[in-house]
Amino acid sequence: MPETFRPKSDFLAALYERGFVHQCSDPAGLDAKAADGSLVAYIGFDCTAPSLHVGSLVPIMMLHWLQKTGGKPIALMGGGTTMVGDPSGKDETRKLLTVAQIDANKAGIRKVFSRFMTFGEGKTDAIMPDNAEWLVKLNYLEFLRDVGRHFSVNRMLAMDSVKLRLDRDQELSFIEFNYMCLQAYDFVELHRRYGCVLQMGGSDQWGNIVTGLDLGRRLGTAQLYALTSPLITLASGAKMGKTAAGAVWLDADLLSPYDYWQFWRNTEDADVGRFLRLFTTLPIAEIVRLERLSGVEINEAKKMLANEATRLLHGEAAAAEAAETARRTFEEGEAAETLPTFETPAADFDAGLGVLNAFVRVGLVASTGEARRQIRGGGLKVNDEIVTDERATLGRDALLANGAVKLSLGRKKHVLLRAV
RNA sequence: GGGGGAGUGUCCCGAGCGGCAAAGGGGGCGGACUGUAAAUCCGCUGGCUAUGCCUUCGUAGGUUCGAGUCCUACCUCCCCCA
Repeated sequence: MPETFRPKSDFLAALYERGFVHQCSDPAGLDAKAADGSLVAYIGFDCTAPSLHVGSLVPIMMLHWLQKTGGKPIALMGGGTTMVGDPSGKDETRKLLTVAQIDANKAGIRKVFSRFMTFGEGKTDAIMPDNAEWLVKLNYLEFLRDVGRHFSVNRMLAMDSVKLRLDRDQELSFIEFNYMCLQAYDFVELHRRYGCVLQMGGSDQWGNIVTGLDLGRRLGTAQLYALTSPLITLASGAKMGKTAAGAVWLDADLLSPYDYWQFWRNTEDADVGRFLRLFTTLPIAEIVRLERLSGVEINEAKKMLANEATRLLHGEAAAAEAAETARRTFEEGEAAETLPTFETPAADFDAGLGVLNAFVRVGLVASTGEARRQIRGGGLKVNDEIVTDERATLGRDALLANGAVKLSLGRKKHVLLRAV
């Protein structure tokens, strides 16, 4: 938190002390606005994927804190803007999605929000409009005359998102060039409809958001504010949330609560404190205590992080189960019943199931070829025994007391294959 | 419209005299060391019913015993001139 600025409002105080603030157009002005307890703010979410992933958690948490400190969050679905595609931070043109894809994605994304905030009709209840509501029916000529005339192409060309493409001689289509105009218009529209005065987003959204402030001023809205969060990277420099296994999805169908818990449990030491602030709601004093742990002890902090983050997203029961599964798997070394489980007909075991295919079937490896390679590298285990023979088969005698075999890839990935 | 250049292992970047399942790097995965961490070191990084077979170098043809490599057409992207 900057020495020169001590927020008086609970909202900004929370955001600053937890590390959510990268840039803010007018901290003092916004603070005053937030302090009187009527702050309405929005964040837009594109519908480009079937679910949100951890990267979106930062903005979601900002809305969470907004509501918790007496404000009204608006989670804007980008059903309309996704039809256009945001060029910000992208060095290539986005593929245009069909309306059907967008709708399907939107449905998947919606689910997550209710876990982080309360929706309803009340003063501080969150709402979730879709900008398709007003963007789809915009009349091109009217839009140009009423809104378009306020945009300076000179200034748009100077924006980072545009300049980057131009400097690199990379194509920037007209449709993408329009994106920021639509987003700016969203902001004004949300101000008119809901009295929204603050737009938040990732740091790559700064230009788009400020364009909205500017448009608001020209169209005579009240003072609008912009606030962006830093891009969250790992201490080791990598982008967060992108593993080879794919994105860390927030949808339980795409990434199980157990795997989600594991994702947080494996946080790098140097990131623990920062992540506890950003991704849990633990009191700062508690976080300070946890992040001071060193050596082996910091694992306690990581478990806390995993528990809290999983609890927020998937609920108390799922978090407790994931924690227990992890404890039994890693600390007791047993095959917990609650490990991710796959089923196969018992007859397969009677006939003798090839190890190679067994590992492919549960998705631990992508092909029998990869299975062979992993065996050569000593990476596969059946019931905790390293597999040495590619041609080994699993018979009924491989089944443990619980009627399943435990298959492992490396030390961390374990699943059960159950005979049914 | 004219001239020049480029598209390589479906993660990315990038070498590639006509014998190539194709150098190297990043990333990723696995192993060792640890604490389910980081750093470091080592191995692997097309598919299969596997001592062999099949499919890969923008697309489609052609030359050749043999084509990522040569020829033709087409597609896409970039640069220069108009």
